[in-house]
Amino acid sequence: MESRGTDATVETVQTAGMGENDKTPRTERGRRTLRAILDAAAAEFGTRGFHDTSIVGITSRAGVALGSFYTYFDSKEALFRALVVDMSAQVGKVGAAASQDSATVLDGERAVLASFTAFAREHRELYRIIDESEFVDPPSYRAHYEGAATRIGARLREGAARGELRPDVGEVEAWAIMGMNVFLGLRYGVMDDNADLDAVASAANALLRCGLALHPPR
Amino acid sequence: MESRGTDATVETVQTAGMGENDKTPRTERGRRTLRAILDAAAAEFGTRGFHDTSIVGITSRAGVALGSFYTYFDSKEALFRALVVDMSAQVGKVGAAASQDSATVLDGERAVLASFTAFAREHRELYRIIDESEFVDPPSYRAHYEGAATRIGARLREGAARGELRPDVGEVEAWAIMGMNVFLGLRYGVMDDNADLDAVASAANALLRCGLALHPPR
DNA sequence: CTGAAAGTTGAACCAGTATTCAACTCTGGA
DNA sequence: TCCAGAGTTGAATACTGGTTCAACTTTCAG
Repeated sequence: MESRGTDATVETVQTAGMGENDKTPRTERGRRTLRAILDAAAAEFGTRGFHDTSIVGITSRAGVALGSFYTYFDSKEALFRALVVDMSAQVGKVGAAASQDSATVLDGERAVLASFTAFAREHRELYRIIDESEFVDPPSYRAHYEGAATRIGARLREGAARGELRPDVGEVEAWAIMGMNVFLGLRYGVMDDNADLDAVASAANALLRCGLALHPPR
Repeated sequence: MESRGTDATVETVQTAGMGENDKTPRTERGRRTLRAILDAAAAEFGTRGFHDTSIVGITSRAGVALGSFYTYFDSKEALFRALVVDMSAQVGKVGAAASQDSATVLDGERAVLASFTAFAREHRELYRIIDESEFVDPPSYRAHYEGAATRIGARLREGAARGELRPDVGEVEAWAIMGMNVFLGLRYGVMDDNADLDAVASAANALLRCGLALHPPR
């Protein structure tokens, strides 16, 4: 219940949410209210899911009147869409930061996984919201995963260029790693409060480095 | 539009769906109607999603009257739950069959992935229904993935016992492989009609065998 | 200080749809 | 053949919850 449930700036979320009619707040009071609505919405969607969340539920949690909602968003869907786009961007940012200062690409991937699982644990609403976008707003869903896979793929290609990875790494490997990360985040970040996330990241990284075979051919 | 959209037996689906009051059909006509409702429901849920699917939509697609629905199910949720349990079982069956006659565990895992992606391509409704169970019936969702991970883990441990895999393979590796499989199924089975699924399975299997590093340590 | 723009309010409206039910028809064992 | 139980029907019920709106209050630039 801190005053900022997500790290999104009001600006980011706003511009993403709507087409024509600009509902960006012009006064300080407006920005505060929008912030309150966004935080309340993330919490409600994260615990109840899209359909069991009502606008009244959001506004009453935010401490504003029902009608105020439509000062900032055109519809329940538009709000949800804005939230998805924003969380997706946050995930991208966390990943980029983690892979930044690592000596090798594989070290970078371990860091990405460790910080992603930690992020998921801090933001339980992440999975609920991204996952439900498959039904509420399919384009955002696709964009989220295609974007993430592209970023992983770029890192892998970089590693291949540097001679750290096999030269044939490509899209399949990128989606495989993404799937790994998502499910490990679900299992050890979200479902399990106490798991040692660094240990998980290291185990997954070992698989990524040299596979599972006892006597790998070649 | 075949007469059997899923491979579920009417019996399987029925027993899974409800608690007390037994709504299992007693006559041939009843079984036909139930079958029609199940097939229609899988199609509707698969394309529209749970909330945008209406009972009328299901019954009219099935060619029966609205009220007949409640002869076989207690609620929309109960029907959905039955469908999830059934699809989950089908996935398990496909996986077991694929890993059956393989010389090594790793060959088995390649076969599992190849047949899973193919299955997903044949049954587009699979992902929509399993994924949406996270919101419609969380226990089924958990059960599905925990069950799948357990089965993969058992195969890995078997491989370790046979000396084919590193002796320390465990739950983390199982969830990692499951995540890989799920996302590759989504990307190449569901999102892409033309991908060469055997090639995808082989690429993923190479990663599983010996990792991505160009010069793996040890 | 002032008024036009920005923001707030919550009752009322309305559409969609899950579920019930009482009257009806069909099925299949004896 | 017969009829009791199984299955069918769709109009009516009940309720939820998104969206609108017109009156009201607050903000802030000039």
